[in-house]
Amino acid sequence: MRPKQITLSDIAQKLNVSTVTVSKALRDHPDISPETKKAVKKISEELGYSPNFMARNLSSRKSNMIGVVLPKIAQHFFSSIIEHIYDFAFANNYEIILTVSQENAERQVKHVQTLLSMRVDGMIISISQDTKDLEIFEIVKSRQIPLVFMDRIPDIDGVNKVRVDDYGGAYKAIEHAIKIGYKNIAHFSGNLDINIGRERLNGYKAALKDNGIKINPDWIVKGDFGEKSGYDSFMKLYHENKLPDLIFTVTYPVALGVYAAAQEVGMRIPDDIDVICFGDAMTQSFLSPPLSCINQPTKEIADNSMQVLLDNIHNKEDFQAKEIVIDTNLILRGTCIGNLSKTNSRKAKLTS
Amino acid sequence: MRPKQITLSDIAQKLNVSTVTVSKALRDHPDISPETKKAVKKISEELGYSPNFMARNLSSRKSNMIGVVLPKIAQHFFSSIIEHIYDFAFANNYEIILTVSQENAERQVKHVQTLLSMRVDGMIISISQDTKDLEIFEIVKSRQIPLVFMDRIPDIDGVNKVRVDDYGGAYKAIEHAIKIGYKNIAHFSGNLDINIGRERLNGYKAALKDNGIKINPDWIVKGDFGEKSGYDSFMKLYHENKLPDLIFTVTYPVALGVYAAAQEVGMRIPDDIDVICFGDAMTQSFLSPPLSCINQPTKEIADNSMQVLLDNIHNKEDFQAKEIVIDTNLILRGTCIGNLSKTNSRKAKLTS
DNA sequence: TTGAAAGCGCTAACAG
DNA sequence: CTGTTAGCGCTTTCAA
Repeated sequence: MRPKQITLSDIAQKLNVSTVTVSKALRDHPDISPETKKAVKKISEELGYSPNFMARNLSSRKSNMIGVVLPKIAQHFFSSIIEHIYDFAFANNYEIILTVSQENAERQVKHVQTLLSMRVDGMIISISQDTKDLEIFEIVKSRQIPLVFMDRIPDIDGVNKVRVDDYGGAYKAIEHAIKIGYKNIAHFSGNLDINIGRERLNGYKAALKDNGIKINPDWIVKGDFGEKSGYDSFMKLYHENKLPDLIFTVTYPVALGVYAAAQEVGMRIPDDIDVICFGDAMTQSFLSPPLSCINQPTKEIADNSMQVLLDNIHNKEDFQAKEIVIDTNLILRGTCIGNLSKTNSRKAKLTS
Repeated sequence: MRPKQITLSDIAQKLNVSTVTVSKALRDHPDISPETKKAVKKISEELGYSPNFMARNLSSRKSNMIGVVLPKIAQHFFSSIIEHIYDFAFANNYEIILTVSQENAERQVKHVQTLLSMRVDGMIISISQDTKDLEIFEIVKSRQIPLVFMDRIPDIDGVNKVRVDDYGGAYKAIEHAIKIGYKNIAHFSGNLDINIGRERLNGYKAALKDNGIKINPDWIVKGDFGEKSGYDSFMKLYHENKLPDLIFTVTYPVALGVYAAAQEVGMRIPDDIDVICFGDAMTQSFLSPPLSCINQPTKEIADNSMQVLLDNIHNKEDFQAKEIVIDTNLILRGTCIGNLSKTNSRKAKLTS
């Protein structure tokens, strides 16, 4: 048998006080005199008391837990986000219940249900790329559980949203590319059902248009947000002999796929084909050449999400849903930095 | 106010049955007739009932939760492990409570205490690199909470352990390196207080010794398991002008640090200096050149850890603590594959 | 096949 | 400052 757990009343008995006194003493309730507190704490230490959160949460009707639903975790963007979320939660005495949908909408639904059953005080969600049905989120909303959508955000009103300026970031990158001389720019665009896919594509289009460059539909290659998608998209254009001079990818993993494909077919980056991506937040890029990108500040995203959520939790009655848009900035490293002459020479070679 | 949560008795009232009946019906207890079950389920759907885990766990005295403590998560090895743990848990109807110590022993202690308070059914732990005090783990053990140490394992008897063959893996790698002609092999060794640091170093030493190569203390550089350590160690040897021909790093991040340092000082891998590392499990290496490594099969590690833990949970009375050692294999990619002649030419250049 | 009684361990509200 | 009473929502006997 599992050894009997020490409870409040065990401590109470030892001291000939009531369980209430012990309960309060342990939580540093001002009701209790310092001496009693000291005595209680001493005994509870000795006995190795460990409060039962289940019981505590049940009777206090709050859980001090925050549920998080992410689509993936073995990926720098999300694992970095989650580390910062943990840091924030830890500093504020909240527990994080992390669930991972693995980009699977059904699983996502189950996870949210579980979090509801756990009676988490709030949720932070980044939706899976195949999310179609939003009913479960409406349920969360109707239960009045504070909710923050982060980065990948569905079309729902009246909930908190924290994201980066996807449109502006994409626009900025393409504008830069044009400035250094690129005209033939493709976009590997990811899933357009998701805001980040849509907005980044829009930013790309707008930047081209505003600079008088015609949009070539062949160069907008739809896929998803993963490595394989980058690889496949590259190979598609390669075999159709339609490769552009520069590829702008919707995420960092997609760019990794491009690197792999380029290597496989013996094309060098950035000499034979150039790349820039949205996302990534590593201080150091270990790719060769180091990949330039539109940076997503993961700490800011995580901190803002947590802050809004906690504000919402502590101030439920009259809380106005917030939308926070975080600025991105272009980080130029070893790609997309103006080696156009080489690119042109490749094209000359190819077409000759 | 938070809207009143639907409870068992709400459903019971609607149907004019007792809460017990509802409770049993919802859990498909054989006591209940099919018709009643159907009716109960129908109503509970309609009402949007969501069982309160707190209450359920409290009264049933089990939580269906497994606590996991990892040192880091924004790192491929751990994030991959955790994804597999989630998969396994999901398939077995367990919830995972993940905590991250950020390589901080104090935080680790707090996390374990929290997991105890949550009354998790079992724990999987990979210890932080600065772990000194093992008391908290002894407490878990004494409470008879099933426990699996994974990968990074402290010296405690009578608990489950799942790890790869660190010694054998290191030995295999060094033996290979010697076979292709290397004699000057350094080891960036990480923290020796932790089993993986110690064992990998031992494997390195043994392989050298068995092949008649003298161990050069200058070439055993202690550090930790992170990128910065790899960078610093490289720079130390570089400035002392003591770089070897090949560096064997204790982890993948340490190798990343080496890549960065080498790039910074303008040395090319593998021509000027060669590298191989322990760990990594990515199907595709995006480094250039692709890094060869001793592979740690994360899925096997995760699955074995979970399986042992569940066995232990379900069979608490007479469970013998298990130690599972998983084989590694050498994955050769673009480094450490026999380009010794070039290395020698570098040395010639350097010393001339 | 169903239900009444009891209790999991804790805290909130109030009274002393 | 301390304690009594009641109950959080559920499950586990055990009796009907």
